[in-house]
Amino acid sequence: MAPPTGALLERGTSLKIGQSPRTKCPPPFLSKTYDILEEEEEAIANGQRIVSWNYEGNGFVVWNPAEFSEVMLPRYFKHNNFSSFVRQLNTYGFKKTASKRWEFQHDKFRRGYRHLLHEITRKKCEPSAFPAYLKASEEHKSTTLEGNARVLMEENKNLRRERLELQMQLAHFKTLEIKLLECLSQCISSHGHQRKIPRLC
Amino acid sequence: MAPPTGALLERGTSLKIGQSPRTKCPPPFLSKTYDILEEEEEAIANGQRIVSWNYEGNGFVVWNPAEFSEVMLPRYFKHNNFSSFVRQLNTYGFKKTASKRWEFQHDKFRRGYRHLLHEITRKKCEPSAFPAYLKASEEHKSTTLEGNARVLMEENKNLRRERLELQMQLAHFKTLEIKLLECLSQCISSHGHQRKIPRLC
DNA sequence: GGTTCTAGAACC
DNA sequence: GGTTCTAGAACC
Repeated sequence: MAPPTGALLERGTSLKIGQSPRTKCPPPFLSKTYDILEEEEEAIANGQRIVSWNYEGNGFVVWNPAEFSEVMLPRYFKHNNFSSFVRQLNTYGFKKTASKRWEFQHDKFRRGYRHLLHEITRKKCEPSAFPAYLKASEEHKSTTLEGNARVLMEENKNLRRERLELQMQLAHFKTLEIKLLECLSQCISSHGHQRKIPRLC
Repeated sequence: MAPPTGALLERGTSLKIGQSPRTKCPPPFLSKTYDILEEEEEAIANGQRIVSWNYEGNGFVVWNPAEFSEVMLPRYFKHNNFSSFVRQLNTYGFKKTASKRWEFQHDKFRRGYRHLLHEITRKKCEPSAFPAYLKASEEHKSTTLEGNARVLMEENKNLRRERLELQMQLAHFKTLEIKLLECLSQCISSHGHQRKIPRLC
């Protein structure tokens, strides 16, 4: 992919380290990594390269991790630890794309497309409503965790059934009571009051 | 801690790389790491050290990770990747014990105590019956996962209460029915059959 | 069992 | 949000 026409100008207007971010700017890690590659462009000519954009410009390669860690990292970050750098790349969703080289790629990390950096976000805060431990449990719902819930739901269903049955029986007895009372009422009214009839309620 | 008296002899009898393991021997990773330290002892004198036992002899320090990765690792392992080496150390339960140095320790990894190596085991196969995702869910039971169960249990409790209430009402109506029937029976028997009395059931 | 890539979690 | 230490998981 060819860089846009403003690519050369863009380098001049790139955020420098320590510059206060007046506008919405990408995470420092991304800007700094981009800076490293832009500024290494010149250094490549007169020596063996430490780090550079890959051929396609859609990723980069750390050709010399040792040199990169000792020289480049402390210049841009607060450490000289290559694995910390890799950890950050993973946090932002970069993928290692070659088995024999330290080559990393991200869809939005391309030579000449600094403005795409702000579209790169940390992977951490993605499934906030559905974190990893829930994913894991989701997979095992049917086995362990939902076992209890399943028992409870079963019990629940049975209780509802019992309730319905009881309500139906109750309705039956209420109807029956009405009929009995009617019946009794007729019986009594047609023969007058009887001392032998007990109190009902 | 001073090494045992047999320490010097022990080095001579240590397992060499490629030697066939006739007896139960420690994992290759541990033997090789131990070898590296033993054999580096001599190299330390005539140059800056790359890796060595720590002062106490209860751990070791990789003084120069870059040199260590490029020179030592390929000599003993099938890679030159420092993070792979560290991953193995963690697998076997080593801890990084200094914040500014690549110093690692393990209770059973001590200068002069090669025979302790076979007591070091992989951490991997420990909680097979209770893996991490269950641990995680365990910690969050009370918040999310048991939330559903809590709702179900609450519903359950209410259903039981309703059931009891319905059963009591039902018992009341059954008693009432008996009394009404008795009453009606007396009423009828004392006056003979009446055509006006409707069917009850 | 070893190597690689990535992520979790604690701490800063 | 960055840095560090450690672990999970896939692949070899």
